[in-house]
Amino acid sequence: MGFNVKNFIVVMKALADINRVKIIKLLQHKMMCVCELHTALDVAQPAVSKHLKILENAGLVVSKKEGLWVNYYLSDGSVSPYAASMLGNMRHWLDNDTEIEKIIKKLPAINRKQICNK
Amino acid sequence: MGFNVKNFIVVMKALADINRVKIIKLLQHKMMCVCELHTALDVAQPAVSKHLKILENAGLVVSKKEGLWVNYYLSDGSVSPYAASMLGNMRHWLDNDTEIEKIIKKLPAINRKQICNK
DNA sequence: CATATATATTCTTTTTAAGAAATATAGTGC
DNA sequence: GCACTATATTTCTTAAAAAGAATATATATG
Repeated sequence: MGFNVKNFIVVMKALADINRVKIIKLLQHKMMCVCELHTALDVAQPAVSKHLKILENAGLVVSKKEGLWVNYYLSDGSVSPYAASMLGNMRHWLDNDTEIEKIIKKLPAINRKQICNK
Repeated sequence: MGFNVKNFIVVMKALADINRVKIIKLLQHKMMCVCELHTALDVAQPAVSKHLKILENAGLVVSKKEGLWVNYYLSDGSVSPYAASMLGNMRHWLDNDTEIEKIIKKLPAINRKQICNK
């Protein structure tokens, strides 16, 4: 990995999808497990897993297995300078977008205990 | 256009291709016409035109028709804040990448008069 | 007006990415 | 070990993007 075009393009590709952008914006508020993201995005669970893998591979998110759950966090950017820069920019970007606003608004209602056990 | 996810994704998509990134890096050095880019990139002319249209649509480059030629320049970023930010970052990014270095090195040898008239 | 040239557009084919469904893996608790 | 749950992987299908070839447009020149 590092400072080459290949990695730059991997990061751009990772951010060129609405659901992956939404995941980044959600993770800015708190770490989340797959089933929480699945509910928030209204996207099938296997699709969420795939998107997360693409984001992780680009150095944008990291995962931590905790029991049965896998928690996802924003990366600290140490893997890729491009990922680091984009994460920095995205902190203050897109907050006023209608589609993003809508999904962030749903966030407080999403409770892992209620969602996953059923 | 403006500050929404749609435009953000258009910009990310535009930058998620090696040839389009190369075009940006080339235009950092000077304005270029399609046939110069066609030679520099070693990509078919219609393909270059198509890439340029994608970049222009994303607010990353602008074009100016001058006689038979169409000159392409980097955008000043006034159309899209995301394009503006990316253009700013890319000024100091990727210069040390092998593939980019190679193409920038070819640049002084590319002369519109010699290339196009034949 | 005819010709030549630079660029753009269209159409077709190939490649790549996304979505859905089914199945597999890996923990947990009995 | 068995049943249950959260996540991951695979496979298949569909949609989107890229590459190539051919053609069209527009401007310049004689």
